[in-house]
Amino acid sequence: MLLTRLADVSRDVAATSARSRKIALLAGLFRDAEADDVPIVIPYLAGRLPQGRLGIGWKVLSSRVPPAARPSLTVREVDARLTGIGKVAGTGSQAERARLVAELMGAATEEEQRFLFGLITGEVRQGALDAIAVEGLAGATGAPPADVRRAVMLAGSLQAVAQALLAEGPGALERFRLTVGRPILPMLAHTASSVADAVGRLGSCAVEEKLDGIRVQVHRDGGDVRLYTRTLDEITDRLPELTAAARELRGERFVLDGEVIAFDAAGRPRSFQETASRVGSRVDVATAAEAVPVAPVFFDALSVDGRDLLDLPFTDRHAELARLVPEPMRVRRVLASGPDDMPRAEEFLAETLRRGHEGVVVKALDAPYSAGRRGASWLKVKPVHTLDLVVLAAEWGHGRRTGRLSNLHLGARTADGGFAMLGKTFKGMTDAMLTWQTERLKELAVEDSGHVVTVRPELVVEIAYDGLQRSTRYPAGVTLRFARVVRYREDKRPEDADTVETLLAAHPEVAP
DNA sequence: TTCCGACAGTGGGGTCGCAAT
DNA sequence: ATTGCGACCCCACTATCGGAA
Repeated sequence: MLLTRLADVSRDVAATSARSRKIALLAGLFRDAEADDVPIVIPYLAGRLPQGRLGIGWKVLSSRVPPAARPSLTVREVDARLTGIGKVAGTGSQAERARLVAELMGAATEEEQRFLFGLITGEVRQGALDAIAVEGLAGATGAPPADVRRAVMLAGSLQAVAQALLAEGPGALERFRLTVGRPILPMLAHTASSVADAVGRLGSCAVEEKLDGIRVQVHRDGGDVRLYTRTLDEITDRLPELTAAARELRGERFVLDGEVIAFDAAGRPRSFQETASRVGSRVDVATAAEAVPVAPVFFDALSVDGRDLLDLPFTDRHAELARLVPEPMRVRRVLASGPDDMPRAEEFLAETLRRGHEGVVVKALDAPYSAGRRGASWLKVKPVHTLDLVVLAAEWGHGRRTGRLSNLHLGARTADGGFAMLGKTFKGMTDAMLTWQTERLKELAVEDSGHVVTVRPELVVEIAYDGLQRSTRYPAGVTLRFARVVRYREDKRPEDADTVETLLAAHPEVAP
């Protein structure tokens, strides 16, 4: 396939907001693609390079090269050239790298140059990622969209399914079944505002503790155990304790879903940062494991003894889980069916928080496992804190926020009458708020670096956040986790804002 | 006709580990 | 030795489209 075709489609997809039109455009593209183009076309459409980092900076890219008059590049040739450039980057020959980039750009038409520039700088945004591509693929091959979607979830990869579909047609979908040893995309949860809200929406449900660790999918086939993260990266070698734990379980062949987390000597969960650091360590695993041992806590069974459990109701899957996994290695839970059980569910949340955990996940008992989807049958509930903070600065936004001040720098009052920055947020703003805050902050501006606009600290904003965490970046030694704007408080003056002192007092376990 | 589920976009902080300085 | 940066971890929220109700 020619690059010009891909560049044109990408431009047209970006230009329309109608999903149906995006799907039709992608279907047309896939009809013209060969199976061998797929490993390149799929990442390119998502704005990703299969090679990952290339070592090409803005400096190299922004030197203008006269475009070719006629398109000649194929996607496979582009991919091969970029692979070559990546190799040169590894040897550190900057001049050679620049020469190869110029050569590639010189072979590209103006439209193709634009596409390649966006691809390499990571700025391809066309409003179509995997979900739209799945629909397009279904349209191109005549396969039912639901079947393609399911195959992608079970394969854990759009690319593999696309390649098989284009090479063999819809019959190829048969091959994509849940297989022990091959990870599938995990089911995700929506957010509910309270336990009452969640139970009210779901009816008969389980209320389970939500642990603040790393999601893990455990596959065991006899003595062979493999561990995968939420994005299906294999982390088997990093967590020998989990491999050992999986071998201790009663079943010989299974796929379980759970969380890996580090506990302290008293059995309380360690901070997310400590668990993440441990799970992220790859070099000296033995030392890391000794310093911060981790344990698995399971909450679902996807396959047991060769039986695919995905379509069974949660009640049945949990029964299988309970058969295989002893209590301490299972998430704690209570059942609830309606208003009468609400006090028990509320008390369970309170107790879970006292035990140091994040919150609860409320799960419908009759729901199947919706791999790869943010199903409405899992609802997480976490306590939300709020603060009144002062806007210290704001950053110019990107994409659809270009020309508006978007990312706010947030400060709390300090004892000496100044402000300490606690973090940033771009979340929670409506378009109307973005417009309003851009005007208001421009009035308060004292300096514009082109990226950050510093303002007089006068505007008070109410911020919601999930908790405090340690920070080496910010002066108070802490930062807000998942900060988002609730509303502006024009009725408050900066001297009414919260102080670092009261914030630390509210989270004594994190205070430095 | 209205409602609501699913998506994409817009980025946040921390951590590890590699490459460049 | 430091610093910069990508790739993953965790993640909230709004706007929009289009099918469901």
